Amino acid sequence: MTDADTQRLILQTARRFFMESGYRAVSTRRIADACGLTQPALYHYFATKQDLYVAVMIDMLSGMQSVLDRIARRSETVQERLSRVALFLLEQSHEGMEMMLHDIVRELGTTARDALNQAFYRAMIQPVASIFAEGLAAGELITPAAGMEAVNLTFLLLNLLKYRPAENWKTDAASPAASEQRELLALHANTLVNLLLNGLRPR
Amino acid sequence: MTDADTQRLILQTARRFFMESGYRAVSTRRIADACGLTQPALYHYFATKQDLYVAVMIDMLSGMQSVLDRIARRSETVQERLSRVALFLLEQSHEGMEMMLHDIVRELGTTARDALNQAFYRAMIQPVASIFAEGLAAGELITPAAGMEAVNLTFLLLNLLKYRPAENWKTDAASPAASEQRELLALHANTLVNLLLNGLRPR
DNA sequence: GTCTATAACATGATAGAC
DNA sequence: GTCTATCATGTTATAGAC
Repeated sequence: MTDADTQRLILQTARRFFMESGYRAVSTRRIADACGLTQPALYHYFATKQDLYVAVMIDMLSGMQSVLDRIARRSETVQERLSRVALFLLEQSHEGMEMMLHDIVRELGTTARDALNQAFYRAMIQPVASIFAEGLAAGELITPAAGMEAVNLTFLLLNLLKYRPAENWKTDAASPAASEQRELLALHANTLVNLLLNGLRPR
Repeated sequence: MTDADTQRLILQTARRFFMESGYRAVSTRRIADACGLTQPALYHYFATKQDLYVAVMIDMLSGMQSVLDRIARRSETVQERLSRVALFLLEQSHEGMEMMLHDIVRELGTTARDALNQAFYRAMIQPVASIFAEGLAAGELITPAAGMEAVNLTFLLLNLLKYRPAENWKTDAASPAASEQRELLALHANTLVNLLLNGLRPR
C-alpha cells in the first residue's frame, strides 16, 4: 500500500471515529488499530493528534463546499434549494458533523480553531447564505430582526437541522431500511424548510 | 463545613465545569481543587465520577422543572409563555446545558443514560410541550407534518435556541454589560419565538 | 471528613531498529 | 514505512492513617 493510500485510510477512519465520539474520546491507538497499524505509525503521517483532526476536518469541509456551491447555483426557487441543502446536511450529519463545532471551540488550540472556523465559514455558511440573500433581495423573505441577515439565517437553519423526531430517543430504535430512511429524510428536510419559511401559525 | 454544605459545593462546582467543558474533559482532580479538597475526598460523597455527573444533572433538571412548570401555568398567550421559556433557556444555556445531551448519549453507561433521559423528558420536554399542546388544541398553531405534535415541536424549539448570532463567532467579543446582555437575550428570545410562529415569509 | 500514598491503567508522543 | 519498546503524564479509584 502506498504512502498516499495509507494517509487516506487514516483520514477516513479518523473522520468516522471523530464524528461518532468527538476529538477527546477517540484515542490515536483506536484509529491506528482500525487501520491495521500500530499507534506510532500514525506519527509518520501526522505530527500530532490535533494536526490529524484538523486535516480530517479540512478534508471533510472541502467535500461539502463543492456540493453546497453546486446546490446554491441551481436555477430553482429559494425553497427548493434550501430543501436540497437541508437534505444533504441531514444525510451528512448522520455521519457526524454535529460534533465538529463542539470540538473546534472546546478542544483545539487557538491557531487550529481559527483555521477551522474560517474553513467552516467558507465551506458551509457562505454557500447557504447566498441562497438566503437571494430570497431577501427578491422580497420573498423578511429579516426577522435587526441584523439577522443571510449569514445569521444560515446559522439558524443549521441549528434547526439538528432536530430529530422524538422517536429516535426511544432505546429500541427498530430502524427502517436504508432506502426508506432516505425518503424519510427527504420528507423531514422539506418539513423543516417549510416550517422555517411559513411558521407554525396557519396562514 | 458540614457534610451537606460540602456536597452542595461539589455539585455546584462540578456543574459549572461539566457545562463548560463536558464530562470527559473535566477531571475529578480539577473539581476537587476548585473546591479546596484533594481528589480522593470527592469519593466520600460520590462513588464514581459518573455518579457525580448524574447527581449534577438531576439537581439541575429539578431546578429547571419548577421554573418551566410555573411558566407553563401562567395565564398568558401561547406566544408570551413560549417567549418566557425561550428567555429562561437562553439564560441557562449561557451557563451550559448544551453539553448535556452530548454527554448523556456518548459518555454515559446505559443505566445512567436512561435515568437522565427520563429526567430530562419530565423536567424540560413535558412542561413546554403542554404549552404547544394548548396552542394546537385552540387552532392557533398547526402541525407542520404528520406526527409532529407538541413533544416534537418542543424538541424543535430547543434546537432553535442553540442558535447564536454570528457576532459571537468573532474572537474579539467585546461583551456588553450584564444588564444590557439580559435585554439583548430577551429580544433574542422574542425574535426566535416569533420566527417559529410566523416564519420567514412576509404575511 | 479529609488527608497521603499509591495502584492500575490509558493517553500522546519519541527513540531507534529494520 | 512500520515496528517494538518506552517515557512522561494524567486518569479514576482504593487503602489506610488521623
